[in-house]
Amino acid sequence: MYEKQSLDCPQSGDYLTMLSTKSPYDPSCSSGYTMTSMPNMNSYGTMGSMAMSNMNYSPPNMGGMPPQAMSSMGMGMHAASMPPGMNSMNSIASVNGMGSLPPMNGMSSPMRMESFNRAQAINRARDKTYRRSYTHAKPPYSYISLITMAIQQSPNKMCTLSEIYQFIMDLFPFYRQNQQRWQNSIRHSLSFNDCFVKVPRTPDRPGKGSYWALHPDSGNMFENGCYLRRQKRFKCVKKEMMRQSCSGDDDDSCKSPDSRDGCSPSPPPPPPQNHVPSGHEIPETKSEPLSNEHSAPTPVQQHERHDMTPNIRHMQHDIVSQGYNHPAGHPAGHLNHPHSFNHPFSINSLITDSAKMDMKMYEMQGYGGYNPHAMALPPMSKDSSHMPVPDNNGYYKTYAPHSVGSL
DNA sequence: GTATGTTTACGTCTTA
DNA sequence: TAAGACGTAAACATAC
Repeated sequence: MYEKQSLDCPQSGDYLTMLSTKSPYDPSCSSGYTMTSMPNMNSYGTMGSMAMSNMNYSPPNMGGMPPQAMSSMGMGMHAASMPPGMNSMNSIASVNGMGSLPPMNGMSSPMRMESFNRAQAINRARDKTYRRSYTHAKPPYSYISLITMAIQQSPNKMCTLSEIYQFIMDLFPFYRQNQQRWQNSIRHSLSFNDCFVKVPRTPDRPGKGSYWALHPDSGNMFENGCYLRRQKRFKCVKKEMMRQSCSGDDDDSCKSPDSRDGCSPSPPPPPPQNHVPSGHEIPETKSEPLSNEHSAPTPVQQHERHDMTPNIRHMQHDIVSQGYNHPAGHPAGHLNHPHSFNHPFSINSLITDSAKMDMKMYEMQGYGGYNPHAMALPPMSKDSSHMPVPDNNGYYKTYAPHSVGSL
């Protein structure tokens, strides 16, 4: 099974090929960037905003991605949508003057030079070894991240399965091939992960399949800053208990999830906040419209809310208002919410920062290939013995899932 | 018939 | 080393 997958597996280098190739759009990038001073590599959020905040480049073709999606995701440029040969890192460095950034925390000059030399060696190795099209490189995002992006970019924070498919394919050309394989994984992820909830269609919007939304409490799924491998899977505790209790009997309680209470991305579960059904499905009933004084609903949202159950509307309210209830009408209250979506590595940030960060991290950390955990590396240590050591090919030994590039 | 959704199983890799 | 996260395959059920 996996032998077959490895045949067309680009593993590492495809993204890096793109990164290490001179950009035709940025004539200033020929010399690349200097690593003589770098910000703390763990300050991803900071790095992202520092390095990318001034990026106004708009690629001529975003792979069919609607402008709305681009703006809502904060993606001025993304690797998968860049023209072949686009050197995002060099462009970023040039535009933002990366060379003058504050020194890396605790990193001595010899260490910086060592890193620089290592990076140079790696770049040379890359140039020699990898020249494949970026379209074959698997984006450094888990399916959960991709689904989250798709949902987040949608106006209603809800997507149908086909919309999720389309979003991913539009954004990442890699996923335009072997659709059966990854789409099965997408469906599996949606069903398996409690962080995704199924919202039934309203009668006035018939069609196939339900809408999928993010569980309102899933906002800090990526609080550890790793967009690819969460330290803790979001679990609805109550649902989990139901699964266990249902495994042995056919108790009625198994059939009617009634609250999202007990759902938490990480223990301990948060105190009850809303009353939204746990599990994937939200029952449909009629009730009064819900006013939302915090965010002016779009026509679509207004349409959606009409004829919507309290729970659905409540959930949608939560979702639209970034995944939680505003405390006492305080529009900015979510900034202090423990599950705030505005956490630097929250789902919001996943969308606004991750796409900016991924290429940069690969390049700057000198990883020789797709490394989904590059973003979750421990802080740089003063002790060089803790530094990753490249292998004989100049590549660092890092985790590269078997599935990388296997589609 | 096809798309969608659920569930199970298994492999790889990371982390505690 | 066990547990957990993730990816993949596959079987099956259901809805359109």
